[in-house]
Amino acid sequence: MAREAAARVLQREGYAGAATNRIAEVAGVSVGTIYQYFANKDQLFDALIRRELEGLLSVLRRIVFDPHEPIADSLQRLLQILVEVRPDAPTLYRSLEQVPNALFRRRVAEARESVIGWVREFLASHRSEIHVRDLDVAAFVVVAAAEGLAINASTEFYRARGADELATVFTRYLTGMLRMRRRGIQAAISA
Amino acid sequence: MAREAAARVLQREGYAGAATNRIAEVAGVSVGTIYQYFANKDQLFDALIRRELEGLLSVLRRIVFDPHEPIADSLQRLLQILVEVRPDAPTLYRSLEQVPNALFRRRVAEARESVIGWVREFLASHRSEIHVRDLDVAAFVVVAAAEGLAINASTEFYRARGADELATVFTRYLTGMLRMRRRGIQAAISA
Amino acid sequence: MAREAAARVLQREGYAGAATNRIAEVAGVSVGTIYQYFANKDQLFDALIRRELEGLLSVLRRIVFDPHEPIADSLQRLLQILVEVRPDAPTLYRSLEQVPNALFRRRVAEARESVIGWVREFLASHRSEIHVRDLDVAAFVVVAAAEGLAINASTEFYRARGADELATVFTRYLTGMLRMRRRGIQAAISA
Amino acid sequence: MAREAAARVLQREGYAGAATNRIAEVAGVSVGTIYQYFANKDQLFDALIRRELEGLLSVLRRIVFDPHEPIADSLQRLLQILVEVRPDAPTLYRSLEQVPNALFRRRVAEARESVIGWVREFLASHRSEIHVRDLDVAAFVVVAAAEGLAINASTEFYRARGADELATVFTRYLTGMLRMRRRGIQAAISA
DNA sequence: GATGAATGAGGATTCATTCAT
DNA sequence: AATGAATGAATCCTCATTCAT
Repeated sequence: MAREAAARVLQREGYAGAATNRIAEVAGVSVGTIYQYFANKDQLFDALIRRELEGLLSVLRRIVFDPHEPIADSLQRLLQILVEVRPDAPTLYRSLEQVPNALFRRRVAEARESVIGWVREFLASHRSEIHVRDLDVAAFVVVAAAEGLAINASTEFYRARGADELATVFTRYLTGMLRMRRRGIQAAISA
Repeated sequence: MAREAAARVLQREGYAGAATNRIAEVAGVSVGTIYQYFANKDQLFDALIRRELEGLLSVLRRIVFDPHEPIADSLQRLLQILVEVRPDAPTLYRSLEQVPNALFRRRVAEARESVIGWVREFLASHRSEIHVRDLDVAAFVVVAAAEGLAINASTEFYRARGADELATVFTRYLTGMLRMRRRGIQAAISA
Repeated sequence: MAREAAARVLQREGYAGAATNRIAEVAGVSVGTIYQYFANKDQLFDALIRRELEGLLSVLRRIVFDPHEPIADSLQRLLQILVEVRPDAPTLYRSLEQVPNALFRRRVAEARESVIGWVREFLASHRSEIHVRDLDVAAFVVVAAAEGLAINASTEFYRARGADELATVFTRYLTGMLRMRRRGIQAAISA
Repeated sequence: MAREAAARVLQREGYAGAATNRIAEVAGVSVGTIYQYFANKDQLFDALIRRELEGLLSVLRRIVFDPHEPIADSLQRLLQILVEVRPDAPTLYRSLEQVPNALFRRRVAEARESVIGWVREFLASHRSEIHVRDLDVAAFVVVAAAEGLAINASTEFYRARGADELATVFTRYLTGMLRMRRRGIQAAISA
């Protein structure tokens, strides 16, 4: 399909190389066919972006909204998802940034707002365990930091470690608990 | 100068609107003049990127390397710099991402590596106060999260609060100090 | 086709006037179409040159290699071909010289070498009738002189006479036969 | 001087590389200075062409018009001049052909006409020794052939031999004498 | 529905020429 | 006289889009 071909070309050759003819070639169809499904190039890329964000959001939605999970685990999973469940997301995201279509930035901003909203709700549902002054700021900071990690995770070789560490960072921050240390303390106690 | 005009056009109209003739117009010169100073469009944008990163790095360098400052203050300042000293950096950065020149990504990656290196050195110089297993991972996570914040700060109205909060987050993470530490530990022990 | 249009424009308006848009216009197509068949302007002109030389060489090849024809007739035909079979060749050739592409000069040089080679073979196959010291030099001189004639023939109104005369010149030179031989020799002897 | 610089650049880098700025650079002056002496680029190249042709013509004029010299020697000298006296003439001539200025072709045509005229006069002044039907055709053929040789002489390694041989060719043709053979006959006689 | 040749507006780049210093 | 930075028209080439088959 044209969307997949567009994504593939975009990642491999950048937006500069993503000419409609090249995309058609990779998709194994002719340019004309692409125009039978998409009004124009911008629409094609918007479809690609929407699908990508939708996939990501649906995964994130499920995790963040599970109220039965301990907060530390939820955070850990959230971060891991962002860097591991969609291993090509960072690359694709970076490639998508080259798309000169203003729609792209709006779509990503909207998606980010959604995630921030969910994280805020998630934090609110754990209100008693959480010790931060402002939930809005906290949610924003968590998502912004996670995005920073997600963007850089692909090029950094210890990306799994990054997710793990950031989870610890935010667990401590939010709960005031030191998971790492706690374990150490439990070990000392159980010893 | 052309660099400034390029930055201006880029932010206002995106890379798609940043035709050399348009840049020349905004710069108040003719296209020919631009080509007297820059070999081609890519070089012009590379110059813009280098200048921008250089400015940022020179500021960051000074902060991070001051060993007499308490770690919490250094972190606070680092984050504040990233979101405040160059208020248009996020916008510009987002616009620059549209530049199809692969050089841009290399430049930013290099700059990021530099910053990670400095942060690592900074952490090392505070080794006794810091309780993390891996300085490399810690430095990477700090920089990645900061970048996430920097990128999103411009569109968020409480960006000062974000920097402040992220500083707190990392101070706690790095020094293992908690406002609520005792309670948290006691809770863990009593559990 | 673009090649013909290019040739036409080149002859009428010189290389300076042979802009791709002008060629497209004369060809009755759009610039884009030309670029669907030729990678760039140089390739278009190279194609034109190759076709032209190929046509010329194929004609020359057939003549020069007929061993059953008397040497005088072969020469006559060779020269006549060069100035008559392709009446616009001189003009086109002169126009082509303006093509700044270095390839043109190489192509013509190669073609010339081919012709020199064939003439040399032709002379060798008539070795017994020919009285010259060095076949290589002879072949070179014949071809160089013929080229000089071909280049100038178009602007000179008695070009047929030129070919005729040059054929006589070389027949005498090569075979050592002279209309006035006896007188000449007698004169020489009597001198 | 700009003229020399233009000639140098033209030969080394072709007309495509002969930008006014490049010529100025090679001449060791600024573009402005060139425009103080030449109205425009065409005029500069026309001056170059005129000077070059003038130099060649003045040499040719002297040779061709010496009535005391034997015809064979005059011819030999004429040809030798064309390929040897100005060893860079062929290269320069080839380079000049790229000049898109229509004036160039007119100048060369005029020069050629002059030479043909002188050769005709020269032949006429040797009328009694010469056995050709039409002096005009003969003069044209001689000059055209000589030009062909001159053009190719530079790239051919046996260019001296070419001039020598062409002189023989035309001496035989014009006088009906076989210089080479004559010698052979004399040798036979004297033996 | 699919094709892909043709289109032509748009954009990067060059270079002859000018003119204030 | 000389300079050389600035000019901008002209040119090559690309690529999103169309439409006849």
